[in-house]
Amino acid sequence: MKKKRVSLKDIADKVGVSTALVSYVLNGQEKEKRVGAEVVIKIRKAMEEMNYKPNFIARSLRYGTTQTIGLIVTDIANPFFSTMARHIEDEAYKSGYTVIIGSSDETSAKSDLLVETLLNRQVDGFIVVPAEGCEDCLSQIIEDKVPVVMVDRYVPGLVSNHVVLDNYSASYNATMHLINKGYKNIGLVAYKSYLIHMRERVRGYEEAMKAKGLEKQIWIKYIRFNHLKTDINKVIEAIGSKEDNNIDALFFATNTLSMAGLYKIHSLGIKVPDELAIIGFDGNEAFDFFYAPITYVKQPVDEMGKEAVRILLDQMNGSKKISHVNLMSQLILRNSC
Amino acid sequence: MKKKRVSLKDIADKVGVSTALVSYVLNGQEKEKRVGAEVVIKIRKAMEEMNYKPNFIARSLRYGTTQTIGLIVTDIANPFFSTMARHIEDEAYKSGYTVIIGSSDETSAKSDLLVETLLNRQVDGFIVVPAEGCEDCLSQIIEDKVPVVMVDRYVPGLVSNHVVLDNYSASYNATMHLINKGYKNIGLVAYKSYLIHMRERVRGYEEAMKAKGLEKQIWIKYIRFNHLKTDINKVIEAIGSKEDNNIDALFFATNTLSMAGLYKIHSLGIKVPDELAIIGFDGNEAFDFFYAPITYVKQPVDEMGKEAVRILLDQMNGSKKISHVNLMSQLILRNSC
DNA sequence: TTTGCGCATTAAAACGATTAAGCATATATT
DNA sequence: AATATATGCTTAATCGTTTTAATGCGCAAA
Repeated sequence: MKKKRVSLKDIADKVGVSTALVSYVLNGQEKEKRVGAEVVIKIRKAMEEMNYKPNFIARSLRYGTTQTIGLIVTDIANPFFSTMARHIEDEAYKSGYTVIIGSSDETSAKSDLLVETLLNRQVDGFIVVPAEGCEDCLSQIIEDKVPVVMVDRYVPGLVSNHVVLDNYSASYNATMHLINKGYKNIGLVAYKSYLIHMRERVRGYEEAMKAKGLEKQIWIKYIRFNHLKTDINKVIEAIGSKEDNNIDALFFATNTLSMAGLYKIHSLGIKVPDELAIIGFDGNEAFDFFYAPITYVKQPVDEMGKEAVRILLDQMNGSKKISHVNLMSQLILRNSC
Repeated sequence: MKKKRVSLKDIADKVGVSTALVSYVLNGQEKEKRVGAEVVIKIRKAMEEMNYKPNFIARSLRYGTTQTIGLIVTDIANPFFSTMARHIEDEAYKSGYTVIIGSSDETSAKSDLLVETLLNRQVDGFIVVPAEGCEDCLSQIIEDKVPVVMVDRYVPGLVSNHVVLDNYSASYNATMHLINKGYKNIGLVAYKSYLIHMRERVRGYEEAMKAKGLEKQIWIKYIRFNHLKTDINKVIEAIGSKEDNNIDALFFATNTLSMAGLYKIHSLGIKVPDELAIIGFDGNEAFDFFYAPITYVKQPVDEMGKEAVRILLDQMNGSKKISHVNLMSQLILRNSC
């Protein structure tokens, strides 16, 4: 039941000229197109009076471009991604772009659906956190020659842009920190996943252990994404009951893993860091309030978002350059190890 | 540099019919519009082969409707709003709607800008968390007869829909809980704001205090939104140094106030609940890990989001009914009081 | 007088879909 | 045989904008 908005034609009729002139004035081309000085004034006045606002949809159809970016994250309710979304939003709005967000829940089915929906809506480009098995939906974008930048992780085979954390060094450094602190039985809790960011985090941990002659002590638990609580509770319980190899330090490979793990550690009353040292992933207010504030790997989430937008804008402006950006993490030292 | 997508005309040309027939088949009107059986098959086949996807922009221009909802929150990085956004997204996608999100940073200037941007993009409806002084931008929407639902708070004068927490009872009950627990010098920390949700939270506190004969003990500190840390630190410091009236319990009126307050309480080493009892607002993982898990007012954020979408869809389908929904909060009891 | 040029403006096509109206042709009804 | 009805398809307008090509007009140069 919307009221009809004022159109270019309404202005043209009121002033008594063709729509072309109004369009020229609207787009500041009155000089190049030699619109008469008095007519310009009359058109401006009419626009003002009738409160004219151009219709972006019509413009989009004409231009074949919508000034819209599609952002696909795994879950916008996840603070890491909502914070990134905010930075992306700010950076995009600066250049007149609007952002449409969708959550894939880490499934390729939902990713596919989102890609299709957003492609049909003619977004000009994508920023995507690719889910597992998402090669197809991404190649669909790439085949259509729609610019795309992957963030947080990337699909190794695909020739495309990405902005990710240097996950290997992040994990290597965190592990090395634990080793240097004197911990020997250092465990890693990771997601069971072939996604590159996870593999790199695992690799960083392994290489650090090997570098210090601790290959025998390598101990990794893989958590199923859809059974986060069940799986992680088992892991922590085993550690608490000393069944498991006398683990004296744990490194959590993500935000959600850290939180789920800490809940169980807390409820079992395991003493941090005396019984168990901890390093988490991604800053988080909850880390600060844990009785032993949690040491964690901090990602430059603002840079990640902004850089992704910059690269995407570049691509949408026709650049053919493929960018691979690796951002450095920072280990924030606290009391948990 | 996008590859040209297949259009209706391309299909029509390939099959050798007019675009009308293709459109009929596309929209499942082959029966009503009596399209020949063999032609239907040929068109279907061509669509499949050429991987045809309808252009939503063209459709939008024709229909005057974009199947898009504009969501304006104060900050998508705020977990309360990102969680709500997620529920809104899910509910909207179910009905084929896409969501565009914008953050107003609690300023009317940014709200205005967002409303204008989204109106130009012809969104079919709005879900808005109105910022202070946002009467104008909202009335702009309402004048244009674009459906809108306010969430979290509403603008009292405006005749429009809203879905909010029953802030009065939430605050009344929380305060009453503190009183019943035997606390006498109960303080309220609120934002300095004329927004209705804040006024209702203040009123709930005041009425509860009065109801128990504690009107003399009413003690409220108003925090400036843009000076959150400075202002709240002063308040907590004063309490810590006992300068301030022997406050023995604090009720924080929002999410962000609670967190900022807890940081300072933590850093000053004030003992909760022995020296100071606490009730916070909105569930939060950090509340769980505070050494004395924080009692808090839980909002039904999922219901709020979903209900807002339902009402909005109803309005977009032509309903003239004005809905005012008040959702009940729940007081989650923990150790902080 | 014709040609050319600068100036101001318009007509019309285009973007990709939807849809009312119209046009043949074949079949059924009187 | 004349008329009505059903069938299958096309034409063209429409949504609101942009933009190319065309047009008309006055004035100076030839």
